[in-house]
Amino acid sequence: MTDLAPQELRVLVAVERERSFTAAAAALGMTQSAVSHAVRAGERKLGAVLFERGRGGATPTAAGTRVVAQARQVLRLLELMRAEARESEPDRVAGPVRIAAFRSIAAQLLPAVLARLAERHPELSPQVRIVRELGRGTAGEVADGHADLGLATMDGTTTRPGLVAVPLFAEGYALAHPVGHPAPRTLPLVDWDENCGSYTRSWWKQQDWIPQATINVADDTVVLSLVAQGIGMAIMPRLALLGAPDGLAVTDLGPEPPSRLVGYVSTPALARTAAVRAVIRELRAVPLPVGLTAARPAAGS
Amino acid sequence: MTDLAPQELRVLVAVERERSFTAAAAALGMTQSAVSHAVRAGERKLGAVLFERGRGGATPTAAGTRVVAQARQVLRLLELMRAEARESEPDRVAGPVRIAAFRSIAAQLLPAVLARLAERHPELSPQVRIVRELGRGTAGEVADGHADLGLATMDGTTTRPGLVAVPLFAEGYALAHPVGHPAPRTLPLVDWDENCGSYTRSWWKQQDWIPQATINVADDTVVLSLVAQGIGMAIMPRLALLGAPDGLAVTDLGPEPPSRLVGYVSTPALARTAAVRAVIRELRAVPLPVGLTAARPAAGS
DNA sequence: AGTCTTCCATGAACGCCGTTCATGGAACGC
DNA sequence: GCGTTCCATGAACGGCGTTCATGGAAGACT
Repeated sequence: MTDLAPQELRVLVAVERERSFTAAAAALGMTQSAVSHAVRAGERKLGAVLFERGRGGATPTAAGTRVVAQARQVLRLLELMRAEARESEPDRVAGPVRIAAFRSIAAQLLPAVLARLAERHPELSPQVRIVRELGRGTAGEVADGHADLGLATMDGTTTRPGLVAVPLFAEGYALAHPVGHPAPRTLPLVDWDENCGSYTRSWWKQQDWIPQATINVADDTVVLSLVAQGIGMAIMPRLALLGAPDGLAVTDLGPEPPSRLVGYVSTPALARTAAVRAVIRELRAVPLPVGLTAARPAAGS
Repeated sequence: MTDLAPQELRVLVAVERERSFTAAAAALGMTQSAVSHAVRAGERKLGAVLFERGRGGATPTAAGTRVVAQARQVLRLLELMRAEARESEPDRVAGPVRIAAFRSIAAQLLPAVLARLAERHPELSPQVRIVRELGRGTAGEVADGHADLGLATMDGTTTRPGLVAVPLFAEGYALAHPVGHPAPRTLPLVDWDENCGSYTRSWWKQQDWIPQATINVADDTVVLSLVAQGIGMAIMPRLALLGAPDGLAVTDLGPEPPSRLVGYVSTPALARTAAVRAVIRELRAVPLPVGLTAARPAAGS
């Protein structure tokens, strides 16, 4: 293991302070030999000489000085951790019908859904929460009890136990690049963290023109701002490209572009409530924006 | 010994993330039993219950959440220590720098900052994470060890221990409403969750024309979509209104509109690294978008 | 109610690693 | 040359993290 243990950090700090293995050992209640071993182990783990040894004791190298500064910070944080563990604080929760959605579908589909809900169910109080569709995503929000219903992407292979997942739509991907650029595919890639589902990665691996990402950005609107300003190109789902900033152009990705399935996620119990059923009803009934098509019912999940 | 070893810290972080001993074990390549032992050892050492165990897995306690945040920071510092040990040029601006920002500043200011960074420090690899500026916001990301630098709103009264907070800009608010509406102030209010800082609430209470919110929305771009489609009006910070959708108009809020301070947040240790210093330098140097003005240096926080 | 599955808990065994003990090499002073 | 002080190194030992095996609790399903 390459991490230094807290005791090893203490040894380094003491040697730097005392300028002597022997004195450090005495200060720590250890033997000189143990200190020598510990320093050696630290140097091996970090791959650098931390102290110059001499007749007069030990002098920290430049690297040793920097490492010891960090070591002091770590030890202080470990101290704070003990203090934090002993404090106690309360918690909280609440909400009528809580919807978790990723940004582009919230911006492009949800307004129409909310309008219909307000018209048909004026006493319903929807709360919308935007979540990045990465890792646990909106399904995680539902699983964690933060949302009653999640609008999620689904790749048809991973079904989370205890949750209901129903695909509703399909959404394709396109290339975003600066307007008028003669060869957008030569630009650096501005990569978006949510481009990591199985539905994009397999297609991605077959494209030899896609360079290594130079900038990683977590938010799709920031990706689009960067692209519109000429920083690079990006491969994005179509909903995210609606209402894109000036300076940004969109082109197709060829005859078989990647696409992703989008649907809703809830728990069996919550999916039976009137509020959640009303939201689902409107999701099925609402006119779809450009970029979304109704998913085939035989998708089988 | 009462200090948690790095591997024990990793176990705590993984359990908090996965909400399951079994899943954390799989993620770390360990057995569930080892995870159980490690969590138990950690709890014993710290003298607190860090996770509530249940049928559905493990939920962090309040103390557990705080401890895990510190654990992430420790692990990050140990990582930096390895880098510092090998670095022959400690002031070289290279490697990852993790920036947390709220959406509108990320979209409107960060592209220019990232462009300058790419030009001056091509070996720097910025990672941007969008976080809602609500509750703990971007400062929470820094405190939790998820980010090296946060672009945050600051109200000048709450200083978080262990963090450095420096105001840089001031941002005013405006009224957003559907284009051509004869009396926008009579529309229902589409409230935005982030409109709850002390800098807006005191002004808010003096405005007798603002109705009770009928829709609460978490994401500002969704608020703007709803407003553009005639659902209601909204009171929003000016950066959020840049690049707004068609159908949306912006009017002033009178002679003394509310405004908020925006600046950077980091930890003392991270703020000294070359990468973070480079980002801060560019934040100060970059031309400001409409809606942002440089904050007065005598703001005193 | 009974059975199965999934969750975390616990004890014994084992191997790794930090520390001590013993010893040695190098440099310096007398 | 001898003594002292410095850090280095190897063997032995005990503590500790991890695995294996097993068990209890809770929930779902029949």
